[in-house]
Amino acid sequence: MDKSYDPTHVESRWYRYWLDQGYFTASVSDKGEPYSMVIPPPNITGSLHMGHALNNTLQDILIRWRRMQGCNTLWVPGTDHAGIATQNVVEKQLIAEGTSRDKLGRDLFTARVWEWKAQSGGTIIEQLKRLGSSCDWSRLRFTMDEGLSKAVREVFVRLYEDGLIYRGKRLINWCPRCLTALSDIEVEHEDTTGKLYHIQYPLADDPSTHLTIATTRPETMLGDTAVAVHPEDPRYNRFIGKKIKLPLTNRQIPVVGDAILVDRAFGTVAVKITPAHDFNDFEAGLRHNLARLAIFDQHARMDASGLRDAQVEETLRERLASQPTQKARMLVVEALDSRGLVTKTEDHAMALGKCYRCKTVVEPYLSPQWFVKIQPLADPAIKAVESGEIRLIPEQWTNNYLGWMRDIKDWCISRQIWWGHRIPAWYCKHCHEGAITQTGKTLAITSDAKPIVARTAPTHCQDCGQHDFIQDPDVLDTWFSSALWPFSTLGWPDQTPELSKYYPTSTLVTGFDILFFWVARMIMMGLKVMGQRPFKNVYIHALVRDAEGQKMSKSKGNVIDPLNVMDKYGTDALRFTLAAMASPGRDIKLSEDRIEGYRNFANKLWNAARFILMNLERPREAGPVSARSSADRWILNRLHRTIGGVNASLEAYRFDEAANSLYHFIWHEYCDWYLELAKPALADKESREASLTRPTLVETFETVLRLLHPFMPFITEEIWQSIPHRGESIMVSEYPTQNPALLNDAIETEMASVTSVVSETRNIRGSQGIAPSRLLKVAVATPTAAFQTTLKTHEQLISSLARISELSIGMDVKPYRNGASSSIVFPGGGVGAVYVDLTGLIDIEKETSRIEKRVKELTAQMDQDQKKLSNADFLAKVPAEILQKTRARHQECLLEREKLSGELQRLRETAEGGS
RNA sequence: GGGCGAUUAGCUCAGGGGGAGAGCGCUUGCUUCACACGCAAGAGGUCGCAGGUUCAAGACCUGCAUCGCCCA
Repeated sequence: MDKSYDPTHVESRWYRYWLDQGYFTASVSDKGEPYSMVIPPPNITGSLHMGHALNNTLQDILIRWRRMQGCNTLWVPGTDHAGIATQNVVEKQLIAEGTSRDKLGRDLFTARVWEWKAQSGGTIIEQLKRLGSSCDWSRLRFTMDEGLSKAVREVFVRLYEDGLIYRGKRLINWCPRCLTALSDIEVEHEDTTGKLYHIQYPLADDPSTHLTIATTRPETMLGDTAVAVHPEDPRYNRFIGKKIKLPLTNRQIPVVGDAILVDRAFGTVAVKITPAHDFNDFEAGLRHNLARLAIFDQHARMDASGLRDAQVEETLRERLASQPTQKARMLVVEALDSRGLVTKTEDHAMALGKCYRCKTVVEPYLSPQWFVKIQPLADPAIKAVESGEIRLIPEQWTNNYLGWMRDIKDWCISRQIWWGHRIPAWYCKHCHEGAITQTGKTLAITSDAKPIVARTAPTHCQDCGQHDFIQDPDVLDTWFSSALWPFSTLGWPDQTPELSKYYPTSTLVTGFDILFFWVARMIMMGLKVMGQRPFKNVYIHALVRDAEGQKMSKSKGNVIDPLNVMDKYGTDALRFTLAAMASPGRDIKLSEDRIEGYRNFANKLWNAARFILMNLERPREAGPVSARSSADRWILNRLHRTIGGVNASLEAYRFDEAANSLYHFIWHEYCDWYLELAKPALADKESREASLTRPTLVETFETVLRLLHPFMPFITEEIWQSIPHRGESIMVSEYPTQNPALLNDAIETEMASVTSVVSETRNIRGSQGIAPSRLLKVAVATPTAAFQTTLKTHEQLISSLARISELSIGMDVKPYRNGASSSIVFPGGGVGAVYVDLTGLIDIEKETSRIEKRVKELTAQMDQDQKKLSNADFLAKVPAEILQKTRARHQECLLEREKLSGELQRLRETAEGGS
């Protein structure tokens, strides 16, 4: 074995082996409790980032753990087609080639996207393999696979038939760059400073009287169809029912009273209403039965025919036509200003909605769209979480989820793009002659057209008997198909064996950023379509940020690329880092230092293996545990406490706890203490002690490798294969379970007395600056005969670990005249001391200050306890256990301080006498 | 504006009523026969602030401050 661990070749070799052996492949006929997960499908345009790395590491830990426990495990991988994102990527390519989506037309374009997918869509899958993910790759799914598309059509038709999907002309969020509708949650709100314009609207029958409105979007005033005032505002409610002469137009609009729209605390008293370009105004328009005048086109530019319909003054109309929003705003303000109608312009904090895919400012846009009527789906989804049928972990997300669900709005599911599941709705051309228009390659169908929704294209029109149909041009929101993922990937709508075996899935592991996009919708769809929750537990992890807490982004240049990290430090180090840092409810601030630390951990493990292998060349003689050495029984006890802890932590999704206890056990208990304790016995390879020690040495190590395997799959397999083991791969070996018979309090006490003698001796050595090569003469005073016996049993070990040449142990040993001393609190057994002979070496000043520091600590502790013990309330109310503990501690401190005071006195005498 | 979270060692974070913890960093000493990606020892903390509950508060309650996120 090399002196340090090099993951480079190890990882790919074992991964291939696991694949070849078929360990990842699930079978419905396998024994064991089913344990299933579906991967949150990364989109095909993506490449692996730290979020994926975290997400998949946690899933792989769970699935490897359950697999080793003997569960029938299935982890379904796959990708999603990411409609808008993918279309954008391919469109960019086309533009670079001098062509465009429109020039190609729909069929050629989608063919082109499939081609792109075949070439580049698999990148992220290969990268997930690099992470060690033990997905069942034979079941790789893609949201646009035939089977999944069938599921999408089936669900769409069912929901339509149940009256839960409808088509209508509504105000929706529109991205003028992607040229498609977005759902509410696909809009990101960004705080900015805009301008608030105060504009005077004159009354029609009394132009000298004005109502002043305030708006951040003055250009939309051309589409105003009313002005609202508060009906209870005594100064202005008298205008209700009067007309306004809308500036810059030839229209008159009414003044209405609206208590919802008008916030009396806010700036002005009157509010303009533009139902076609603002969500609140749209609602107000419904309340007051107002006309909707759309004055923008799909590119968010001023629309000539819209301006005409809005009766905008002709000269202005010509200048405005086809102008983008910003320019239009300037022109409108200019025109108003020239008429003295702008009374005030002030800075104003506001939130701007942007497209989550391309960051373009979205526009509320009036257009015919498809919607899911969400309330009937949300109600059971709320109940499922409230009742605990579905558990969100950490629990704090529950409120977030419920809050959103209770206030949910209908879901706009149609997208005006070409890449995605085309909506299974057709229109009879004969019946809808006027309703269907084709401009260039863009097909539009008015909202009053009657769709025929069906699983397959209709053959004849039920109304007119004709055969000529046109399919709805829209595709579905990608999240519509993702919402079906837990059952569509298992073969639904067919009743497959997989579906009955693995649905509902056991756990979903995902980031909080898609709680609403994905998790909430899967719950709704699972309950509706399957009649059963899609998963039992949802583990929600945080975001991975950079060391400064900034979100990683390419533009900031602070991205830590997991692939680079894996190259540099190894996959196991990355995985362990992510697991160790996955504390619930807190973002992960990832720094390379941390990863390096866990790379070192892997190396530590590697070198422990080297040491063990070096010591296995001779026979092993396994006796019953009771006949093993104290060190052996101690480490077995520690091992089984760790096993219990790791399993409990994993049950509770505390990956951080589990990782930390493994780290602590391996490094600070097994390596730091146990291997050192074992060395004397192993020193003589031919000795009986050596052959008796080897079984514990290697069995403990083999067990902890299995315990660690889900976290660090590669190095554990590599080492496991080279030490004595049973079975063909660690990943299909048995996960350790705690054996309570090996837990041993007495051995903990015993070893604690040994290690504290060693530590105190080392402490004195360190503070006196004595080289480790120099052996010491040491005496240990024990408080009881029992501890005297214990320590005498371990004389050899103590001498070896503390580098002592001469050790005496007894209840009445005395300090050395030119020596140092340290008190020792024996667990449950009183106070003793370690005396080190420092003749010719002692630095009295250092020794004095070391002891004085300890005396100070003791005094502080004693003061605290004394205060409690002299408090009548404390004595009366405190539990007996605590009282006893406090008294014991106080007594120990007292004894220890007495000893140290004597020691200080002695040091002073030595100093006087010696100088 | 509503909600959630954070505030503990220089940094990153655990802990959640009874003696302040870890990792990294720092200091000192070490070619101790697995490991310098190491070993040993050590320094370092009015647990954001102010009240309250309690025999006992870093932890529970109330308020405030600062930072972050989500929603309007």
